[in-house]
Amino acid sequence: MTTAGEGMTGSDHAMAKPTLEEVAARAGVSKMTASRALRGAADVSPESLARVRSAAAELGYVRNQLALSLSAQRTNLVGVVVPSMSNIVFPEVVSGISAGLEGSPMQAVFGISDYDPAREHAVIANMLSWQPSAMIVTGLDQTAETRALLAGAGIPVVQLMDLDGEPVDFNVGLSHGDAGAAMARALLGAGRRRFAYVGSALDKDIRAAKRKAGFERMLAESGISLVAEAIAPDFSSISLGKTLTTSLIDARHGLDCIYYSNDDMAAGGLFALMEKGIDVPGSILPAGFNGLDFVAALPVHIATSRSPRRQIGRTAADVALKAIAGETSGTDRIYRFEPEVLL
Amino acid sequence: MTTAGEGMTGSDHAMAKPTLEEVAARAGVSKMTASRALRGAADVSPESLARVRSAAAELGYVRNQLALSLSAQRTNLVGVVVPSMSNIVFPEVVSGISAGLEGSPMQAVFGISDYDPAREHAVIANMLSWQPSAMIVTGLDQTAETRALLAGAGIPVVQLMDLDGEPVDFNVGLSHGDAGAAMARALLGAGRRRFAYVGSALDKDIRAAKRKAGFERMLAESGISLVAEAIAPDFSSISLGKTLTTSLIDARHGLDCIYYSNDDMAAGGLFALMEKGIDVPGSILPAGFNGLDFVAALPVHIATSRSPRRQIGRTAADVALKAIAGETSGTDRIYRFEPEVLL
DNA sequence: TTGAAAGCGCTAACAA
DNA sequence: TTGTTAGCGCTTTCAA
Repeated sequence: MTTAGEGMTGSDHAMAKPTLEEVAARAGVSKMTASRALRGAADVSPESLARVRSAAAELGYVRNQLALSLSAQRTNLVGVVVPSMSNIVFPEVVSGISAGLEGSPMQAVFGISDYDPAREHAVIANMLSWQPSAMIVTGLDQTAETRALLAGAGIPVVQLMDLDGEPVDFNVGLSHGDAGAAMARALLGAGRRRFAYVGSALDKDIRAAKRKAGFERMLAESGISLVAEAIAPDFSSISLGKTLTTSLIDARHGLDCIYYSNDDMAAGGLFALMEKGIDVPGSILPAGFNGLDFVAALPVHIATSRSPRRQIGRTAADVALKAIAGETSGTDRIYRFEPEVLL
Repeated sequence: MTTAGEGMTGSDHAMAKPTLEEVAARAGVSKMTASRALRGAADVSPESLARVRSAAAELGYVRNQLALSLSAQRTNLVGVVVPSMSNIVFPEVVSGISAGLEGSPMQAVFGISDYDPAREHAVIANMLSWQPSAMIVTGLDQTAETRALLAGAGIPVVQLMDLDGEPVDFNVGLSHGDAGAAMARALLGAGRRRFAYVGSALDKDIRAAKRKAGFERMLAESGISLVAEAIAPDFSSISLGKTLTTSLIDARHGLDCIYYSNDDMAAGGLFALMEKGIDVPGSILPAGFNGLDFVAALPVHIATSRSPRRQIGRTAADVALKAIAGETSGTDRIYRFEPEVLL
């Protein structure tokens, strides 16, 4: 065995890890035979296979992906960049991607951009240096520089969530403009006429801004415009929705509907209305976006539109896998999901 | 330039990426000078620096971390494994880790175990093959095999969230047994006497099971035991909390308090109670765990205990960074956070 | 079925 | 300040 380590904290952090060469030596075969035996082995004799396997087990051999990937000139990495982990939406997308990659040799590597274009660029540049086999990024609104980086990487790029724009390669998601418009149409159809909008950080959350624009466009077609709006610079949260709604109500605009940037905000809004003793949905109907699971459990129902987040993640993973395998016809580049409006 | 690619989907996925050697050639210096210039350079003449930089920019050079890490015998990777991304708790931890690593050269790589020990083993084994500089994993209850893998990896291991057990190296979190006991003590102090428990997937969510055990232990000290319990095999959710609570209420146990496995379940429970017209907290007080932000916004308050999730993540990142840098005295291995009970 | 040689792209160590 | 040599641990290619 190797010489003993110097007794660092807890376990020994200095022990050299066994290499393939040592495994081979112990098994009495060459490096190559050991290499072949250790990965599903095509042409290896049963004896060699058994000996290599037990040698590896005895030594606690862990293969070095760095060396493997460098040598093989390809990695099993898929880079994934999402803007945030502070609300359940992107974790669900990530979960879908993770599930979609399962069963394949590909492994996801995640990064968070915090809705900051500069940080997104840094995160993506960093990931690309690991030579991933594909990239999955959120949205279509990267900076020109970031876009060039992705386009020049020579790997398939999947852009998630947003369909309102031109993708680098592949695009999986929904049109947020259409989603906003569809919600407006449904609410108008339900007889609502006096609308307010409550949102947050629209400069950062571009997709929420696109929904708002679609919403207002559709209202305009009926000659209606927003009666009021409350927009905070902070990120969305239930508490923020509650606060903004409370002050909006206090201003007595005679509203009959409030469109929120998402379900979290809308739930907060609902709680504010409940505390004020306002009849929901009789007097005012809050409407959100995402179709989060908890909306169905709320004591009073609000309107929302369902975005199939896990499925978008799964699809993105599938698309990436197909593209890596070179199985793309060149026509199927856009995967459109329709948000389902729930009143 | 290279020969044109074959017009694949969108961008050209066949273009060879420029290497350091090509950058050096273009700049008219050696590989080594280029290498030194590209990473903050100690001793490189200003001219060389400028020429290498512009050559790299012109070529769109992206450095190959695979080669770099293999050659340098170290990576800037920190492996992170969490059980789930389906509720906001672990995304927040992940967010904290990500923030804690910012500013350092280290980069987090995330994996999801789905609360499955076999999958956790596979995910960790996979990560270790990338030769991370540290590992951050959730909980203390890995299988013996997984634990051996971590202990033998020769890198610092930080175990997150749970303090009830023996860590491999470092431990950052809270005692869930104590948290359950503290909540029981607080509820008893508030005069509650007839308790039910509502939970889910306790075989998988070991920390929830530890809270329940601590809770019951404290009740027992006052000669009290649970009047009823409802435990489903599914994972926790607001809807599940609502469903289980509804059936529990229908059984008329004369409860005055329900302890839930977490805040999601408790919020669902609250909604069930509200729909039944039961006075909260007058008749029945629901109590959860986590101290999620939305609890404060609920129309009626429930009890909870706050677990500092982001801070645990940040601390874990700090501990990992210090350990990587070799700045651990060997005594500061446990970082204990106290859950704050909020009635 | 097995092995030897070459090399993936980079950095460490040394020399100039 | 710069360059040369060797080699990280593995796979690819080719030969046996």
